[in-house]
Amino acid sequence: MVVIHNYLLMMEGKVLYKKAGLSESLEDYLETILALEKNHKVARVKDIAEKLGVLRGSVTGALKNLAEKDLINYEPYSFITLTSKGAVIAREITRKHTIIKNFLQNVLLMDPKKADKNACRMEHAMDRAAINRLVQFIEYIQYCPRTGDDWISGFVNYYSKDEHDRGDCRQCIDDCVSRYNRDQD
Amino acid sequence: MVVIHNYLLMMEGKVLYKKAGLSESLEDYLETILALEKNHKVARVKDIAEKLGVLRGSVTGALKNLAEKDLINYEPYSFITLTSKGAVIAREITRKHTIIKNFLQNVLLMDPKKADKNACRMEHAMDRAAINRLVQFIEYIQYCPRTGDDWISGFVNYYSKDEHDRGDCRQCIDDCVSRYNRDQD
DNA sequence: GATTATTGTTAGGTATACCAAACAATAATC
DNA sequence: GATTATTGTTTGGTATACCTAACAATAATC
Repeated sequence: MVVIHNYLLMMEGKVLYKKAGLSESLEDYLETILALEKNHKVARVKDIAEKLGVLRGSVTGALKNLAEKDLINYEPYSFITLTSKGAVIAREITRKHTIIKNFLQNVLLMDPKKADKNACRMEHAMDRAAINRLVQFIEYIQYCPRTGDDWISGFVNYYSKDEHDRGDCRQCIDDCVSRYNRDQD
Repeated sequence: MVVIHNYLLMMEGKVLYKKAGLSESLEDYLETILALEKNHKVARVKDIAEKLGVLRGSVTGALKNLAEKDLINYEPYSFITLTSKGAVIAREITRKHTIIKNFLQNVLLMDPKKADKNACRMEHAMDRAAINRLVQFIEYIQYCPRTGDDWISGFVNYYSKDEHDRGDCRQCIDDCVSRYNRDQD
């Protein structure tokens, strides 16, 4: 009998295949370890705890879990590094974080701190398809001569002014066209 | 001594103030109950369980929790409705879901199912500031004569073609300008 | 209205993820 | 190199959020 479970695919009590990926919590640990490796060559329990806002005891537990999954190299009282498998995941999450933060900060024009906090949570919620599409969308804004950076700047003007005072579209379009003509030379 | 906790602000062991909002799980229950109320006037344990992919027993537990927080009207074996407090939260989450799905589907042009699944998770990750800014951004695309629906359509052309065959920008800009001139009459 | 089916609840158990506080190992300082 | 930090680990406990499976209440059918 094959039972489809929320998390596992089982047959006669044996786990055949783990469906779900890592928990948000473990993803955060990997991301943090990667960041610490970059700054200090190696990650320490104390620094991980501080970055994640948990106590050192909680970190030890999480590290054992990650080591069991072969995502980090961990021996008690020793330094912590990512395995190649762990590094792949850590980089993927970091990439998501960077892309989302970039979108929130430079396209939606949110303030950097709020952008970062939202990105922290959103990075676990968006799958690869969504992230990749977001990357392409940001590229499209940059690439398309009808948009680009000055179009994004116009967004401030749009949302900060009232409905009946949103600037001169005629002027804006003319500027856009002349800029395009100039860039084609 | 005042201890700042992840979830609670405590003084001498007493909870002064609950910082965090609802868990993602409880938010999902509220959202589901609202949807069922709309379709069937009332929500039933069985339907909630089906929609959320959990067993009926799990639902009963969650309902007790929500009732304690005064977010639903719940008596054993009776029908379930949202309190006004619960309805406010449920509508807020549903609004987030709708906005995010709309963005993923109609701006990033993801397929509807994937858009919905991502929205399901993202709705818990984005705060009000981020959602509101996203709404304004979508409005801006619609409002600005340099963008609008035909600009979004151009996105398909951008991401589905290779780098050296991305259509005629000159033609596209000219069309954009004439459309603007026509609409001004 | 008794029987059967469906729906809802309860009880006991698992896994995650944290905390607090005692304890152990390593590092720093005298 | 003994003493004193600092850092890391362990233990026991809490809360969430599920599960399974037995049981109870309500609804549907004969």
